Amino acid sequence: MNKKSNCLSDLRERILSQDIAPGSGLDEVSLSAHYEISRTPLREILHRLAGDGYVEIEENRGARVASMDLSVMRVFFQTAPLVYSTIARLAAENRTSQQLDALKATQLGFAAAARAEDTSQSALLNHQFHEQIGQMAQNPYLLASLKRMLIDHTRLSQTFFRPQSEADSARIAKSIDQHDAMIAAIEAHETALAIDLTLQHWDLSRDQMEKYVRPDPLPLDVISMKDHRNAI
Amino acid sequence: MNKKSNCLSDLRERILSQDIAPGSGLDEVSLSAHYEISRTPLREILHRLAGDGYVEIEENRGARVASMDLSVMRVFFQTAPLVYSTIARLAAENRTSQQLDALKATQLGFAAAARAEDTSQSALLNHQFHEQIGQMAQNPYLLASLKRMLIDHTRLSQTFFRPQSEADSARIAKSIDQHDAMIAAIEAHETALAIDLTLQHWDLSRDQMEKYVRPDPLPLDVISMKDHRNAI
DNA sequence: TGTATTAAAAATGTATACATTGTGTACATA
DNA sequence: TATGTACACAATGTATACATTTTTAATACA
Repeated sequence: MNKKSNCLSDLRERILSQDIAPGSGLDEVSLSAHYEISRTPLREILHRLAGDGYVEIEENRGARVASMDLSVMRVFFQTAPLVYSTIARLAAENRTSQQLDALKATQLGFAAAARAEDTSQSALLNHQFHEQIGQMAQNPYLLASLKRMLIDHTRLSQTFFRPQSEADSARIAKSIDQHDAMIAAIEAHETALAIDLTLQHWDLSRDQMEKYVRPDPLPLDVISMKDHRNAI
Repeated sequence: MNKKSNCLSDLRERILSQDIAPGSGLDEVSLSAHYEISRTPLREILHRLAGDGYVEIEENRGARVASMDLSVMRVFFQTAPLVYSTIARLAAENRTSQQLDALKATQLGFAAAARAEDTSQSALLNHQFHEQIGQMAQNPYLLASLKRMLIDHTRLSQTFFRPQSEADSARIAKSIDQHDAMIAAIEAHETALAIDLTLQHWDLSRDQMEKYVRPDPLPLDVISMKDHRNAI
C-alpha cells in the first residue's frame, strides 16, 4: 500500500507546486513505471484525483492536470473571500482542541520552512495549514469548495515563498504572524476576529498572486530603443 | 463505453433515491456481475463516486454509500441557504441562453413527472434542475459545494414527491411554480428576485425535509391503552 | 502544395488470474 | 460464559495480457 499512497500524495504535491504544469497530460505508462506500480492502481489514483479536482479525465483521451485559464482566475478572486471567511467563522466555532494542536504543529513546520526560504515546502505546509482550518469547520459541503480553492491558491502562490526583495521577505514574515494570530483567535473562539484576520491574510496573499498573474511590465527602456533606431 | 457510463449513472440514481441506503456496503463482485462489467472499471467508477462524495472508500474494506448521520444533517440545514442563494445570484448573472434552454427542458420533464406522481423521476429531475442552475453560476468552487449538498438534499426529499394528502399535492404544485419563476428571474438577469425565489423554494423544501427527519410522533392513543390496561 | 486515405503506433479501456488482506467460524482455554 | 487462537473463506488489491480507440505518419491523388 505504501507505493500507492506515496504515488497519490506525490502527484498531489507535484501538481500543487506546478512541478507538473496545469493542463499537461499525464501518461499512464510512464507514471506507473516511475512509481513502480501497475496501471490498474494508477488509474484508480487518477480517478480519485479527478474527483478532488486535481486532474480532468476525458474518455479515451487520458488525464491532464486541471487547467487554470483566466476565466477561472476571475472567479477565484471573486469567490475566495466568501469561502475563506465562512470557513474561518465555522472553524472558530467548532474546532476541537485536538485539531488545534495539529494546526499548531503545522504552523511550526511552516514558519521554519518559510524562514529557511524552502519554497515548495512552505507552499505545501501553507496549503496544509489552511486545509486543517477547513477540517475544523466541520462542514463537508463548504470543505469541498475550500479544497478546490486551495488547489488553485497554492499553485498561484508559488512565487510568494521565493522572496526576491526585502519587501517580499517582510510579506512572508507578516504571513507567519497572521497564521499565529489566526490560531489564537480560533483557540479563543473569537469568531469575528478570526474572520477579520482571515480577510487580512487573504488581502496579503491576493496582492502577491495578482503580481504573479499580472507581473510588472518589462521595462520599455525608451532611450536605448531610440539609440538603436538611430543606429540603424 | 455504454455499460460503464450506464453503471455510473445508475449507481448515482440508486444512491440519490435511497434505493441503496446511506452507509450500506457496495460489493464489487456482485455489482460488476449486475452491470456486466469486470471489477477493474467498476472500481474506477467507485473511486470517481468517492471523489464526488457519493461513496466513501476505506483501505482494504471496500466502498460504502456516504452516510447521513444527524451531525451532518445539522450542518446541511445551516449551510444550504448560503450556498443556494449564492449560486442563484451567480446563475442570474452568468447564465448563457443555451443553458437556459436546457433548464427549461428539464423543468418540462420535472413538471410532468411531479404531476404524474412519479416519485423517483421527480426527485431525479429536481436534482438535475438545481445542478443545471449550479452550472450556470460558472463557479467550479461553489459548484463543488452545491453538488455535495444536492446529494443529501435529494436523498432527504425522497418523500416530498410522494404526496399523502391534499396539502402535499399543493406543495408539489407550488414547487413547480417556483421553478418556473426562478427560470424567469434567471432569464431576465433579475439577481435579487432569483435569490429571493431560491430562498422561498428552500423554505418549502426544508419544511418537508424536517418532517422526514423528525416525523409526526406515533399516536399515543391514550384511550385504547387505558382500555387495554383495564382489560388485563 | 494541399488534402484524403489508410496503415502502423501508441495510448487508453477491459478482463482475468493471482496476491494480499479482512472476516467468520470452530475449537481450545481460562 | 467469555476470551483467544487457528484456519478456511470471502473480499479487496495488483499485475498482466488482450481489445479498442486515438494519434501519428506515410502514401496516393487532385
